[in-house]
Amino acid sequence: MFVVEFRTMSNSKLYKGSLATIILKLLSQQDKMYGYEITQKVKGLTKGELNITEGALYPALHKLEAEGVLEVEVVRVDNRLRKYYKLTEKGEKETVSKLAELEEYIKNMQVLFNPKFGLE
Amino acid sequence: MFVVEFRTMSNSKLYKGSLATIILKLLSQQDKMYGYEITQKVKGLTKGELNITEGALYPALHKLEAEGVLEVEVVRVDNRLRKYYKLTEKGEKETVSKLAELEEYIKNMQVLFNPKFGLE
DNA sequence: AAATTATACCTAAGAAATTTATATACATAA
DNA sequence: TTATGTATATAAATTTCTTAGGTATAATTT
Repeated sequence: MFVVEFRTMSNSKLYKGSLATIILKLLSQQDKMYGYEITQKVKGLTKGELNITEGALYPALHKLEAEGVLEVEVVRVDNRLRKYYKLTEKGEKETVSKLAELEEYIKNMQVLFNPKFGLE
Repeated sequence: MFVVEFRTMSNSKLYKGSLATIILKLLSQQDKMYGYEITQKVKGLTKGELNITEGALYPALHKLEAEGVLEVEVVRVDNRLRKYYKLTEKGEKETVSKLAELEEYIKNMQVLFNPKFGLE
């Protein structure tokens, strides 16, 4: 009998620091999403390799909301609450800058790992 | 007059969790390196964009050593101490697995950010 | 000659992000 | 009716890093 439980966001530490970037990018593609939907979307796209935990997700969403990057709309569906998040105007700018940072990060990791790129 | 000081590892949070991977990869290319050399190498390759702080580096090196991933050789050069670090056998295996994790990370970020890759 | 910068190591307090664990509540399937 | 799925939340602990010191010698600048 196997009990395979993924409680962590991922076995790799590399995802540390990229949660906000992931949330913003998904919301730039999807107009509005609720927390649970985000976890399922990420799990699906990464074939189960990246599981965002609630303990990480909800505080992150609250923080982005407090910063004015996201705004919330509470909806009652099937007698249960859903909090839909969407980008504010500030959030759209933030997304652009987060994407640029991700590109910089990947570029820098490439020159570190494949030093030929660094010499021109 | 401009005082441009980069004290942080980077302005982006994405580097969180990737320090060990960077150290291991550099040591897999270079046989042995000392701490200060690592900071300068990284600064040079990334054209100053990534500055590893000592407060992050030294604890990380000590941890990797304690885990048996790195081994140390203390050398006196110009009446100053240098601690050369190199990969152990375990460290070489760790490096391979860290590299695989980095590839997975980048792959997963690509499918999250460019959803077309995720649909086959 | 003195002051600054570079080389070279170190640690400790605090911040930030995440893990781990727990809690609530309704819906659906076994 | 028990477990799983949907949906939210928080609190304690851990990890990683930032910030801010500290020590010491060598080399360079003023």
